[in-house]
Amino acid sequence: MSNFLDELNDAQKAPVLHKDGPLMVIAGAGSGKTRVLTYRIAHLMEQGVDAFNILALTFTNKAAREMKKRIAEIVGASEAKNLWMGTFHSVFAKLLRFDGDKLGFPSNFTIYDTQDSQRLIASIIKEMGLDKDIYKYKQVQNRISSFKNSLITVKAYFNNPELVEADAMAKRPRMGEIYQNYVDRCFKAGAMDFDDLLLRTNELLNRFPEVLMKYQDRFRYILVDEYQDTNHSQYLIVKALADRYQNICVVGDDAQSIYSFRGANITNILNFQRDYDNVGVYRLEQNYRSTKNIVNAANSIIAKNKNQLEKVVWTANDEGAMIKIHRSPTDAEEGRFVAGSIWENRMQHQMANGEFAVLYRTNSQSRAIEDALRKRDIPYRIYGGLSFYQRKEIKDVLSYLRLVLNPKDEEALKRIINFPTRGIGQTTIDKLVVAANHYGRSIFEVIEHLDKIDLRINSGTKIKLRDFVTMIKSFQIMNEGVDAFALAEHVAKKTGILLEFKKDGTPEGIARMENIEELLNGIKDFVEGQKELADAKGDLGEFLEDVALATDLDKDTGDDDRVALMTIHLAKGLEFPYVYIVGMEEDLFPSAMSMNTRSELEEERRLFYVALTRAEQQAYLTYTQNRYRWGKLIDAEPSRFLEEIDGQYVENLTPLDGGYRYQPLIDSNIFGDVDKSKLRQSKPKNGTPPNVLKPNETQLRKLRKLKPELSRPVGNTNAIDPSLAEGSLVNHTRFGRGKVIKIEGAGNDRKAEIQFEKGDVKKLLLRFAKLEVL
DNA sequence: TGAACGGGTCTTTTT
DNA sequence: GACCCGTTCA
Repeated sequence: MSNFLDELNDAQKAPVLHKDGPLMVIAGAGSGKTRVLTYRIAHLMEQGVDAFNILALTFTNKAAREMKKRIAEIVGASEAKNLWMGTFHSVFAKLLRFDGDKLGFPSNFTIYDTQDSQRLIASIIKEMGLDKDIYKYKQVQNRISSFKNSLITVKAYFNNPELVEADAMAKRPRMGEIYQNYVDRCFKAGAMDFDDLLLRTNELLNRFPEVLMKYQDRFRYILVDEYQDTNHSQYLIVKALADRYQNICVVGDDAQSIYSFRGANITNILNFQRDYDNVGVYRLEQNYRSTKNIVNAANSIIAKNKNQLEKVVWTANDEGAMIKIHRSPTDAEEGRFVAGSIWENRMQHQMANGEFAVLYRTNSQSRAIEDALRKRDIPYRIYGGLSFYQRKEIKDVLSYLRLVLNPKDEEALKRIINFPTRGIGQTTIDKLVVAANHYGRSIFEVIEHLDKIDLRINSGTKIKLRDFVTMIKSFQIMNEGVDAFALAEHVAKKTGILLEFKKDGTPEGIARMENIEELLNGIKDFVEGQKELADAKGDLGEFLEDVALATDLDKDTGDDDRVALMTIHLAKGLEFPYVYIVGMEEDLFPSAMSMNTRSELEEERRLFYVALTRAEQQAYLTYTQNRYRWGKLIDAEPSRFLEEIDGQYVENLTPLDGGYRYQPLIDSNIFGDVDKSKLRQSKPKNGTPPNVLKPNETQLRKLRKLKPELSRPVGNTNAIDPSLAEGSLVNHTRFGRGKVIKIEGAGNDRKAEIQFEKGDVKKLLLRFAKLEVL
């Protein structure tokens, strides 16, 4: 019996030890809910519950992997292997591969991403001859998606006069027909979109009682993380599966509900006690993550919301530093401030890049930050946004692979039938689509039977079409015998995609070629990883599913030490010592699109709460006076949220009076003379001009710490200990013992690469590193 | 048929 | 400022 329970406080222990029956854990930010979930599963298994009977639905696949790893440490890897864990989408995609045939889907169905869905909808609108300015494909896709998330099927739509009327009023009376066509076309293509993975699971469980029974019996214990962000469709799946044994454990925080735009329904968690009998309710209120200042400031914000469950989040951690607010003239300056500040903090406090995160409301804000970080040579990684797998060249290659696996996949086919160009133009494709719709067959099948139908396609084009089909078929045959990597490599070469980008010769073309090479490497890694697993073969289908459902956070980058850039939405569940929340401006955050109703605004506020509670030690909030949007410089106003934070937790680096501009403590001429007037962290609150200001105690301490190092003459290799050399054993004040692998650079730029016993390899500037040679 | 160009639209957030 | 789409010209 392991003693993992000792790692829990009493509040955490209670839900872990809760016996059978429903329970709900209301967990404040940073209160250790992942730990509770993990240990509850481990505990169940130690009590004799078979891993095979446990289903855990997490927010990211990465979270699932990490939990599984920890559980494996406790109960053993062979036991943990049988756990079903993952996101709703990936778990139920797997389930549909087993049983989706009952609904008429092939087990190798394609998963359409949002772009595929939108393209299909756009072409349906065009085929129906509708005005594309009224029927905007993105809006239509959005609406269909929300229907699906609320379990409104086509039939239910037409039976609901309110919905039909609403669309008629919006001058889109044919919405229902588009919806119908879209569903038909997906079905015909053997494809499911993201929403289908949930909707079709519901359909499967509803229509086939024996399937429902099978999974009810299998999943005797169900655990759901981030329950506040489940939508109706997910809610019903959970309810159906848990109905028999009622062993359902949900964990969540109503204060962190931020996904209503994709149908998340906060009432799922608010009404949990009504849905199940004898619900055990547990609260985790002690925050282990952040300083008192951050926790209290966050509480002061969320208190402005009307709708919330009673909960007091507190911490026993240190007071910590004030939250720092900074104003810049433009977004470029904002980026410069963030980069400079990261640079300073990294040096001053010996922080690693990976201990910083920059969070923003919209993906487009990343650019200014990126530019600034690049100029400072600070390594970073962007999460989300246009992900790797959505890039044109990557989707092109993937489309070939999709088509190999599922030749009915219409979106994949349309994408690559003429890329690289092989003389099959739009006119031809239109004819094929019309014929395919007419005969109720896929485009691929139509091409296969060209000689039997008169499509008025000239003979030259017919040959080209046949060649295309022959090529795909040859890939299919190859796919029988080789793994995904071998096939993908062959496809990239044989189709001429690689060559296409190579001959283009522009930097973009070369970058695209490199991306394809990166994709191939990724496939290779995946195949090798899968081959180690007993139940996986490393085949194409597994890879494509992985690609379709992997989030950016799921991707392993080999624990690079980089600053993290991401939207606040993506940051949920993560934590960083230093957090910069940028773009704290009206119309941006809160978003201009989300200020119309109280509930929208409350969600934006929760989003701010989530952002702030990511920070462990220090949070910065920055805003600009002018920002580029749509290529134009726009006036910006500070966000209302800045005023909502209780003033006692905040320090303003750039007060409005006086016109003082924050100056970096250490600027880029760090390697030369240091301008001592810049050795100043910030202006005090009383607004005295900085030049006549005496440094306060904290600032003095910082000065003392910095000065001897900064004033060291250039060329002095290592003033700490000249005996330091490659192979030396060293001790670092923060990272512990390690061994010097490599020394590089000269003078003030001299760095040592050190392998620490804890496992990380770090590159440290010797000028700053607090190293002791052992 | 396909490359090149210009105009319009878009940005909230994600599986 | 990017991307998609449609038009134009070779």
